[in-house]
Amino acid sequence: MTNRRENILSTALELFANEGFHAVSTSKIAKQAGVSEGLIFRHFSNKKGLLAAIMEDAEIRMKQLFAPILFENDPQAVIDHIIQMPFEMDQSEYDFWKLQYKLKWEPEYNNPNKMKAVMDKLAWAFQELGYEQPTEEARILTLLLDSVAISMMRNEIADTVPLKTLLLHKYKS
Amino acid sequence: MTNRRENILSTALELFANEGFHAVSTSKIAKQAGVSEGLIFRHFSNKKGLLAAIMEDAEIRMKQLFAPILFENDPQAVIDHIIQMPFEMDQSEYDFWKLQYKLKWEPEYNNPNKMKAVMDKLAWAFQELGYEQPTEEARILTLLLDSVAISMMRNEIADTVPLKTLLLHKYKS
Amino acid sequence: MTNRRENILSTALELFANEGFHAVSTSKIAKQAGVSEGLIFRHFSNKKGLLAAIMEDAEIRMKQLFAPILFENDPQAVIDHIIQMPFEMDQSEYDFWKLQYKLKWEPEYNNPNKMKAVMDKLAWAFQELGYEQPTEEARILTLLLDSVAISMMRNEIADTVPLKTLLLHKYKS
Amino acid sequence: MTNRRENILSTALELFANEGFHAVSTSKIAKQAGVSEGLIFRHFSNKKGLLAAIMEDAEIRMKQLFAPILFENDPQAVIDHIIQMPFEMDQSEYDFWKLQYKLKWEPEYNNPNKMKAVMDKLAWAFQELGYEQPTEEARILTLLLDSVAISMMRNEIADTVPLKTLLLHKYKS
DNA sequence: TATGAATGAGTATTCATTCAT
DNA sequence: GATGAATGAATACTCATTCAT
Repeated sequence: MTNRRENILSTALELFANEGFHAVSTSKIAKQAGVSEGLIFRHFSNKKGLLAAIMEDAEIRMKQLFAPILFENDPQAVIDHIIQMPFEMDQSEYDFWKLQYKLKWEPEYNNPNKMKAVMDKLAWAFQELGYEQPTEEARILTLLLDSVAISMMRNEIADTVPLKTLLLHKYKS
Repeated sequence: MTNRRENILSTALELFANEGFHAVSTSKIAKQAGVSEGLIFRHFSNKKGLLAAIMEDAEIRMKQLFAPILFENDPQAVIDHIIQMPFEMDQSEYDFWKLQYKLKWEPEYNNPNKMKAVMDKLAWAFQELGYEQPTEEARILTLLLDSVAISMMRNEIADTVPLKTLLLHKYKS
Repeated sequence: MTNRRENILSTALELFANEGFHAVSTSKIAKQAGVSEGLIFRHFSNKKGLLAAIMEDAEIRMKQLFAPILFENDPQAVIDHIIQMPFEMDQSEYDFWKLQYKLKWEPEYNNPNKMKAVMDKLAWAFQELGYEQPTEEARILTLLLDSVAISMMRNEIADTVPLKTLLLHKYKS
Repeated sequence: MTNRRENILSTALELFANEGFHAVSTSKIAKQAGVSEGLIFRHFSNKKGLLAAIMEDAEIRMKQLFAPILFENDPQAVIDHIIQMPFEMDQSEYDFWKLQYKLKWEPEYNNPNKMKAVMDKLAWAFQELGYEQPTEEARILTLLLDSVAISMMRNEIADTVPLKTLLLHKYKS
């Protein structure tokens, strides 16, 4: 129980992700994090501030995750790498991603431009590979992979291997 | 203000869809519906009961929407029809769909089997058309179309026509 | 316990007057009034709203109290009447007056113009009686009587009769 | 920021005087004084202790202010001097006086005997000058001057000169 | 059916105070 | 002497729900 701030942060991430921001009380977070309720407000000034802090951390994490793709020079590798991402998602990251996807429903937190760089890179890859409508192809693939990720986190896909194989196959030039 | 029950239902649908179940108070629903707060509880006994009533109506609506597909005998027509669905979604139906998609995050309300019949039909269509992995193809298409619908409701897609055209083209045999 | 609204109002008046607005919690008011805390907010929307309601009632009361003076046509009678006011204050009205005087310290509630009509009437009376500086005389008398009233409410004046007699004597023409 | 104790003391005086003891938090005092909140409690152990320290300083100050009057041997000079006091009050002393007058509403801090010596001296002066009811005259004058001081601090008196002149004139033998 | 007054448990937040450093 | 992290009780206020009418 050394770093209480981190403690609050990770507990809140877990609860917000699984039960929703409005459904979780600060009292519940405090109890589960093993700290006093007041401490949440000392560190984050209010409940929204707590969420904001989580999202700031998330932004950094996201950039790290997508950096390799942005630096990739082989177009096919870009596509393959992106396709593999949801399938390589570790269960320990589920809460992180759940929250990201859930918050897309709140206009305040949904920033579609966040993924612009990745979309552009993907469009470039499709263009390089001679696809006729690279922008639309990029959009379709990212939309699909979002759905795949979400579905996986909900354990709706019993066996993910054939899905991944099929997708890689479909986008193999 | 003839049918107050319907009034409550549609107001609640709008608010739940746009602000979330937990973020909306029964008092707000009552005020916006122009009825007394007590009436909500007379009609639906619970806040959850109100949501349940909305979801029951939704289930019926969903069945109506997908019925034509289930009765379609031409496999290509099945696929085309399904692809067109998100693009033909009327703005007046957004709240309905938003709520459906949002509630998929609450295990209590997420029933993946709800779409089983449609998935099966789609898999059948792909098989008929000679696709090698019809089940996976069906899954991929439905996942993609979910994402498309959600993205459209969030107004994230400026021009939907090329997307629709490309999709129809991709699944044209 | 018929009219709970009045109940809250009079309890709050008593507590605000004797302990101060900020020093009294809504929970204390509720307990002492024998109602649920929530009811305070249903009726007055917030703590300040409760105070505002008290002050609205007070404004009406004040107008009633000073009406006879404003309608008096005999200048000497005006002065005598005003002088007698603090001495005729009933103990049951102490809370009312305490609150009025205490709130004069909060710029938000201190409206010096509230007494303008009375001041003007008093100045007129002094003028009629040939006083050389009627405005200043009016000011001095009202200031003095405020102090007298406050002092009486604090039980700082053992025997009020000689004070009253002396004042009436001083202002007898 | 040499003497932090004095710093806290003067900041608290300002805030207590203008916003009220209960309306000001120790956190606000600490922030405005530029010290840590803990330091307040190291120096004064309590919020009430802080107020007590302020009041102790005030007592000394009061004695200094009224000392010249108590040592005055000319009765008319005593009266004139007292009358002039509120008019000579410096704006830098307003907070000091505001707090004194506000706290008179809290029985815990209101000690009417504090002014006994001055009242006695004033009664003596009136007696010397042949007034018939010196005790009541003393009371009336002090009450009036309290009111004048308070009114001035609230900036309710546009031009104080005629008031002062009239008062001095009234009490000139 | 419909209202509106009423409640008690709960919510986010603030507060005075403590304590290890 | 001084800080800043930490607390637990309290605060103003909201919520879903009940009930008499």
